[in-house]
Amino acid sequence: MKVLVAEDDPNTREGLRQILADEGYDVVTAPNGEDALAVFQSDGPQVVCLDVMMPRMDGYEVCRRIRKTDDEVAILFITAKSEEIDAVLGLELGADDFIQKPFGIKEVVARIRAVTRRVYAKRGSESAAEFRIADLVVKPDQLRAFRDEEAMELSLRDVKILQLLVENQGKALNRDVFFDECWGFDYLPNSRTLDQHISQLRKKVEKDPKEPAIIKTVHGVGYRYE
Amino acid sequence: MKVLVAEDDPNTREGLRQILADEGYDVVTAPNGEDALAVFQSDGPQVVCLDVMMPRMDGYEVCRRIRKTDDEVAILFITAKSEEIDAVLGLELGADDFIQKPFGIKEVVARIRAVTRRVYAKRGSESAAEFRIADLVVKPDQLRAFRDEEAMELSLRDVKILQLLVENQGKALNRDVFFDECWGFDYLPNSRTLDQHISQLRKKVEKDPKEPAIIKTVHGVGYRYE
DNA sequence: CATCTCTTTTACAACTTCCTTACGCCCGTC
DNA sequence: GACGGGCGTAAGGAAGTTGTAAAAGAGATG
Repeated sequence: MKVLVAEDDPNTREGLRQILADEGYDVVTAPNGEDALAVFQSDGPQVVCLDVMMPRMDGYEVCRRIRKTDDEVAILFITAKSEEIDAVLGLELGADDFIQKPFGIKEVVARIRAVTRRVYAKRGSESAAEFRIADLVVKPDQLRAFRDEEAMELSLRDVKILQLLVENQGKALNRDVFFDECWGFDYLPNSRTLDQHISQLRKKVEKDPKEPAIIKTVHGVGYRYE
Repeated sequence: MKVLVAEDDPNTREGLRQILADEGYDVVTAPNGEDALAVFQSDGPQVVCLDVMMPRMDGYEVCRRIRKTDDEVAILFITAKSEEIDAVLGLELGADDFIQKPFGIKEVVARIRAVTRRVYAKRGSESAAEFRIADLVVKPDQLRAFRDEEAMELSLRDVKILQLLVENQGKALNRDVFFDECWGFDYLPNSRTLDQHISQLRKKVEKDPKEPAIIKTVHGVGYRYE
């Protein structure tokens, strides 16, 4: 996901870049309105953060021009506290939200996420909505899997485990890979935790948990699908 | 289509009446804020044009009060040039557009047309006169739901929650989505507020609130319908 | 101003989930 | 087939999540 940050103050600009990059966004920046418009056209970001007050072209004008040709991109205004009213004006131009200075990291991240979620939900709600594993259809956004008409409830972790298995169909995956991909780098559960989850998951999705057809054990290594 | 014009200056008021009547609208007027509110309640117009500065109650306040009970009606502000900022402030109250004095006939007509089209398209599509969820029929404009002959009273928030659930049937919705869609992106209630609403709502609509059939909990995520 | 309704916050009980521990069985090797 | 480490899984406990009553707040109404 690419984000354009248009902001003339270098501190704010680089601060935002840092925050967003840490969150995993591609970040491009511009120090004034004209550049912002040029970068927008060349880089095609999905989200644009516009400072209201910028040299050469203010945020409103940038917003207006972007909206001339693009109804889809998410636009957020960045505004100083005393400029609240300006920010609201911005909203009437087709902006999606605004961020008030001084802002906290959590707030920025939350708002960008909210906006991207909204934009994402509006359009590509079908992308990666489900995947298949063996005779199951897994729907991550429902936290459920289906075999014919039968539905089974899955936890977030269950879904991640299944996803990892399909993505590596045929490969034997060791415990470290599961922890990295399904838990997180910084978490180190006891080694038996994964086994426990697999056991529970098999109860949910295997016809016969004693003779697993989907999640196979690879002795001395870990688990495998197919 | 009925339009309410609330404007204290008789020239402006009658000018607008003339323009709009010529366009085929039913026009009702009010010379001050209090009257505007009364006429709104008695006549139920689909569009309201509010002067910002009015005796007895300013346009902002009228707007705020209308929006308390009506999410659907289109509200436009009428504003003198120097009052631009005020008009914008009005927009945050849930207004749809504003008309700047002095205005031309073409502009007024265009804006009212635009607003009615927008409101009709946007709100008309997502808030049909009624919708079904499980064995209930919900009638948003009555703030009620029906199971067979039995009616239950709902609040505006209740309706929005139910609506969001039906629109995303099957999906596990997290709290952020509820707040975004049922409250507003700029509102951040305590995290337990939603749970409380769900609890109350279940009491109203579930046959057995202890074993909810409509609003299911998805632990660690949020709620789901179906 | 008193009262009502709707909403939000608070507080605590009840419930889930996840993780760990523990024990018995299984697999591969000798 | 006996041994040792690996695996399956039941059970218990800690941490976090949810349900809900009750209090507090905010507006609307008379």
